[in-house]
Amino acid sequence: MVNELYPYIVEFEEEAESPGLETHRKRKRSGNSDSIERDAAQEAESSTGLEPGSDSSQCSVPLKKGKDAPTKKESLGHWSQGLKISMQDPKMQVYKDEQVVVIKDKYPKARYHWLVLPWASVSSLKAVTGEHLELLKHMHTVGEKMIADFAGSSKLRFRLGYHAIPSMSHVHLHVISQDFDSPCLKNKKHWNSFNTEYFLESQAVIEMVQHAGRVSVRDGMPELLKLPLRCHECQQLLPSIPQLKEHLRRHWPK
DNA sequence: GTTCTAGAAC
DNA sequence: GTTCTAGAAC
Repeated sequence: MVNELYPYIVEFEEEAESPGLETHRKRKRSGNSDSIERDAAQEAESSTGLEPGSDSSQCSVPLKKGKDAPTKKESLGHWSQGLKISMQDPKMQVYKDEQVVVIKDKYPKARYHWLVLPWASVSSLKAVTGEHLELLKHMHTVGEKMIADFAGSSKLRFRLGYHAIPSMSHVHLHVISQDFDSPCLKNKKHWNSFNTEYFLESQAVIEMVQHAGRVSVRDGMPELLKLPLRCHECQQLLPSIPQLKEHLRRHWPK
């Protein structure tokens, strides 16, 4: 029944339907039934709350086999558009007001990890102008309210900020606790995106917009993601992600 | 963004 | 032999 909602996925995967003599491992790469179920379940998770009729291209395309059947997932189904879908899903919304909505990050990189998104369509920091100043301030204020309301009694430190080069469309403010205690934190890119200058402090972004009317991002951001792993609390270098995660435990509040 | 895995690192 | 990372694929 889940698959009925996602004709694209079925269409897209069906050509690879014969695992046959080859190993499942090999076939999975090109999409066997295992990955159909996984993808469909994952996609469904973030879009089952869409209001009926709110997006016919996503929900109501009949499953048709033929020349005009899509052979690939289309733009709305692309992973980079996931926030737009999630933010509309009432089950994902932790807070909302007239200007913004807050959702939990689907793959949290710490014990607390929210995303604050404006209802207004602002594609990225590149599109931000002086007209967005009050919106950015409000996003920050709401982020602080999330901390106060849901982690006020914890001893955790928080940071609020933006990724210099986000993967997902639509401006989103990260509100993340500094334990980085999460199974979803898995690699160097994850770490460095929150613990180098790749992470742009919300306050600094606000001040940039105040003084320059836009957000300027320095060159060399992709390289920051490849820097050696360094503890954000004591600056110690760690040789691997597992060792970093073990090290971080010593900084957790008691 | 995530998953998956070849092959590097240990 | 096992762990871990990096890059392709999605």
